[in-house]
Amino acid sequence: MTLTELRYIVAVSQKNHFGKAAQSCFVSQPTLSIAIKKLEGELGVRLFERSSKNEIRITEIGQQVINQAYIVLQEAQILIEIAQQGKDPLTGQFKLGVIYTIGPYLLPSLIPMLRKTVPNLKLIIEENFTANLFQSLKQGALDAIIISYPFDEPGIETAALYEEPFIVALPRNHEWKDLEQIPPEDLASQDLMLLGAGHCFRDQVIKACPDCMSGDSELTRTLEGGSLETIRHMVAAGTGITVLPRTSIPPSQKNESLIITKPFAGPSPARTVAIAWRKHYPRKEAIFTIRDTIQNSPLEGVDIIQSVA
Amino acid sequence: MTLTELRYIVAVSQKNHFGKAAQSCFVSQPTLSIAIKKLEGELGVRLFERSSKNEIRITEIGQQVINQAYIVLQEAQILIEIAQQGKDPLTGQFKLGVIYTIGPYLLPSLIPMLRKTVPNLKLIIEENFTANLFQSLKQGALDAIIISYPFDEPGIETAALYEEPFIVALPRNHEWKDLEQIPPEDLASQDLMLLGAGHCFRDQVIKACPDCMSGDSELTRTLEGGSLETIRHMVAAGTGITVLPRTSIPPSQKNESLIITKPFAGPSPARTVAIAWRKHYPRKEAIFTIRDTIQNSPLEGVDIIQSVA
DNA sequence: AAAATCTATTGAATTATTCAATAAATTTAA
DNA sequence: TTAAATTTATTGAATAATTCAATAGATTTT
Repeated sequence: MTLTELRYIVAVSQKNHFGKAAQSCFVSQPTLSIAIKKLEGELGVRLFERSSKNEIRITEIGQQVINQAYIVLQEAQILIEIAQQGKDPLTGQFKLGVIYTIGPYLLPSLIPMLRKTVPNLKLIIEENFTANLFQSLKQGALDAIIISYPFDEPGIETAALYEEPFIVALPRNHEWKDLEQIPPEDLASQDLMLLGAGHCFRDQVIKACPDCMSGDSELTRTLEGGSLETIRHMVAAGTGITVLPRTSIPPSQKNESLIITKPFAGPSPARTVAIAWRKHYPRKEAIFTIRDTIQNSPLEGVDIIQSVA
Repeated sequence: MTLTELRYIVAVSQKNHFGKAAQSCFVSQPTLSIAIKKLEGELGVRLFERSSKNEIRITEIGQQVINQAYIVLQEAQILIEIAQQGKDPLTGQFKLGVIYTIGPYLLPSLIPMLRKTVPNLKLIIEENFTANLFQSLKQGALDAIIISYPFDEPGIETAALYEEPFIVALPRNHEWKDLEQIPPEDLASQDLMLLGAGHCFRDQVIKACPDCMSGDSELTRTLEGGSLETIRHMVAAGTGITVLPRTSIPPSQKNESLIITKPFAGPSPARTVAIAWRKHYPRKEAIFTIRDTIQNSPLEGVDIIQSVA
């Protein structure tokens, strides 16, 4: 039994004539006759009572079969329509993972822009650690993730989005308040507050200034479960200093009353933010759209890394 | 799109593995791969995200398509089951037409016998004149009709069932009450009551005894819309005599108090009762079953005409 | 680096499908 | 009653689709 055969019997039931039915199916009359004969043989029932010259007659069981054939063809049509609707890679759910230290600063500008340019893309956001996002991406629970380099996993492709420098954040009355730049190695002498393990940003800061955590102070351990925002508030309260990614510093806060931000001296420590996806992910266009949207968003103080493709 | 292709994508979604899915469909892996590739091309969407080594992943739209594929296949299965159920020609509706002068005498024994031997055959009976039954048969509104010869129409086949003699019915105090047999030509001298035009039995009686209606009495015209039963009651009331088909005379009534029945003298006038159907009617087995059942039913005083087949 | 595991591709063989031509059956018209 | 007309079935050749074994290509695991 094939869908074509079902189309043939429906046509015959509509035209009451093999020849006309064949015409309406754009095949020759023998083609249709043979196909129906084959189907009748397969089903083991006679669907039509043929009588030369006169019109054909649908048997009782034939009518039942044809009614069901309508249903089958209708459901097949619905399948095609479902596929039709899903044809556009910029339509449907898109599950985007973002690490904790990027999400709060990137998403507020990204989401409205995407809603505008690709309104049919239903974004679902998950914020988490790189490791967890990667697992979800690998398993297919996420379509793409925004993380920070280094990130190199088999079966996963990435595209760099931008490089953002690290910035030192001080209380306004800090001893360094009048310096232009801070040499990374000087951080070791201060009460430096960092995020807990799991945040890649923590590791990147430590890598930029290896001695800074020599003390592994009580203070830092206390912040294990915290966020950059918590740390920022503690800096404002004068508890210590910290290092922040550039995008976490809002324009208005650059020289805000309670916190002063200073660039690093020399070649600034920085992180490269990237988007990652499974190599064989079929809706690459959606990913590239997100990439392009991010690279066209008004991120201050970062270097957009134009993709080579 | 073919049902086979839909079976393939359902198999892949179940096995999460092209090779195993191919096995479960009893085809080679390339066959399945190519078929799915073709379907994906036709639908314009990628249904599966392949990644060598690792298991395959169903895309969002792929899952929707596969869900619909399940429905299509399920409806196709129902179609097969419908056909399966209708395979038996002795199952389902069977619309049987019978002429007025046979129905009341044949059906009371026929219907219970058929209910017993072919319980799945849902008999639907229509009583009418030969001409109307023939029209319905030709148009397909009836599956078979039981009529009386002569009956020869293009595209219609018949099988003789039995021959029944005609019998004279008299009031018990009639002048002929002590005769053994009645010569047909003697009827002309009596008040003979017959059915109205349209009943073939009327024509057959007139043919057997051409002079009997020479008077075309008021009495007979009055019976235009009547039935054999009405006439029988009038005979009992002494209004006149009539001719009845043998099967219309119940055993108990043969020498009933109010009516006396007498055979015709010489070669008795008789009618041949037959069953007729469209030449290409596909459920001949049902017709032959009805034919055989009638021929095995306890009809008194008739000659069963065994079919040659 | 080699082995193992998948899916994709290739090319040849098989199988289905298709159509033009025509047969067969039946009805209508002459 | 024969001839023409109409309709479905059959035939045979051409085309198209499907199938599989072999193998390539890609990736992961050992």
